[in-house]
Amino acid sequence: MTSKQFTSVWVREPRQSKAQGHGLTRDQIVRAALELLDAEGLEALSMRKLGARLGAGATSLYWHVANKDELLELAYDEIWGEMPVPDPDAVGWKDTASAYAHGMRRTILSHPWAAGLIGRMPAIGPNSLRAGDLLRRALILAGFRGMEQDYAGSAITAFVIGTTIPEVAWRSLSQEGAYDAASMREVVRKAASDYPDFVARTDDYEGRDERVVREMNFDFGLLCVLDGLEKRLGS
Amino acid sequence: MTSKQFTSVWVREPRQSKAQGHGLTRDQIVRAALELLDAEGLEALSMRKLGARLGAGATSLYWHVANKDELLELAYDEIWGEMPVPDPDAVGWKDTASAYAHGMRRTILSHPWAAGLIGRMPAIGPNSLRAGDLLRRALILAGFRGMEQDYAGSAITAFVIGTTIPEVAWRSLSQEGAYDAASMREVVRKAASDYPDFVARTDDYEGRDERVVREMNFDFGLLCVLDGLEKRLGS
DNA sequence: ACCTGAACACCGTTCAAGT
DNA sequence: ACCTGAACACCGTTCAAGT
Repeated sequence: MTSKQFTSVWVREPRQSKAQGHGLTRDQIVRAALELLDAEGLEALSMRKLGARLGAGATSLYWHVANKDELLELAYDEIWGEMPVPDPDAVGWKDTASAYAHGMRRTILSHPWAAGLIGRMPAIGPNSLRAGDLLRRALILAGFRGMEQDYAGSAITAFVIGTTIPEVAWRSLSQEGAYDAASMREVVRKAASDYPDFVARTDDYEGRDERVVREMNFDFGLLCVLDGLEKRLGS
Repeated sequence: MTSKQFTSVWVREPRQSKAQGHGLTRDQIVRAALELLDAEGLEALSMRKLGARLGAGATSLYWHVANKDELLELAYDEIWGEMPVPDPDAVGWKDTASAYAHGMRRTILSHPWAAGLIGRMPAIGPNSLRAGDLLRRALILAGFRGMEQDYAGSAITAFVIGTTIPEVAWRSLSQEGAYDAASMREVVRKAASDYPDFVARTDDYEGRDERVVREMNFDFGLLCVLDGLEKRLGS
């Protein structure tokens, strides 16, 4: 049991910044990292590349952030600043939860690299906490208390990330010219030739607008989760 | 649009094996990879380490598998052979879906490295397809048709992976001595000091058996999803 | 206070060469 | 048919040294 001390950027004091005009800033580094992540994805982010982008050596970054993971923690929290902020008391718990779910999906789709970070690091940055607090208030308004409050929030969040992670993965493969969509379908068809029902279901997507289908898929599932939650309130 | 041809192990003929006593086999490589993955996790698997484990050079593996991703595809499909196989006609659609969900969670918890692969590669190996077919049959039995059949399956699967991915992540951090559980709680408490409700909820976990809580969390959410699906059948 | 370059211990993959 | 070693183009991180 040689358990290491757990740590996070959010509990360490950042290095004193003298805010001089020249030189690097932690903010600057995080912004550049976000640009690189949005443009090229999670795997493309390396300390060397990031340093080069900032006109500095890779190792210069280590004075401002402890390591790559902490840098990712900072970048990861940043995107949750884009979440919507409805007023639960005004729109009700269901619409608030729905706005939360849709906002979460939209945020991940806008920053696909974030999908690879979910769960890998605790979401305890200021923006993540604010978003989580909104959901919590909605569920309290609904009437959930104690453990059930957590379970309800977990169900909603789980549905969103469980839907969105594969969605992002599929997009990154099939879209943006990485792979030919037709050849992907062909591969699936060939591999699943023993399951004609599955292939038939796959063929049914041909010609449909994928974005619309994904949207309907999301709405359908979210409705199920929220209806199921509502039913539990009654009992 | 320089779209590459998409491919997968499951549509390539494996190399001829003469089944001589000596030398490497693809099966052997996959088995050794599974051992390494189960023992040390996804990040610990390198072609060099795997080669060494088999008493061969890292580059010898490349005659049997095209690359590391294809090797992971093979290993990933292997674990879905552990899924339960209830008879939908005997136990009904809801129990089948429930067994599917619990089996999926159990499989991922048994092979935590699999969590990092979900969505990263299409699940079109024989075991994955068989498992998917079971869920499909259950949903047809329930009465779902066409697109709704896909949406329903997606909702269930999304809930499972969305619940289990963070669960695995938390385990890998807090368990097995990697990090001290108390210090993790302390970090969360400190980072979230602006949200007393959140901290209070966290404190509520102290002293409880984590496995039991996780189980209840899962059952609660699954019930919601299934109830929500049932409701949609009525309309 | 901040940045640098060299160095360490790794990666996946290609490929000509061996048996 | 199968395996090898050298080589290429990368990684994250440490650390003594500079200014």
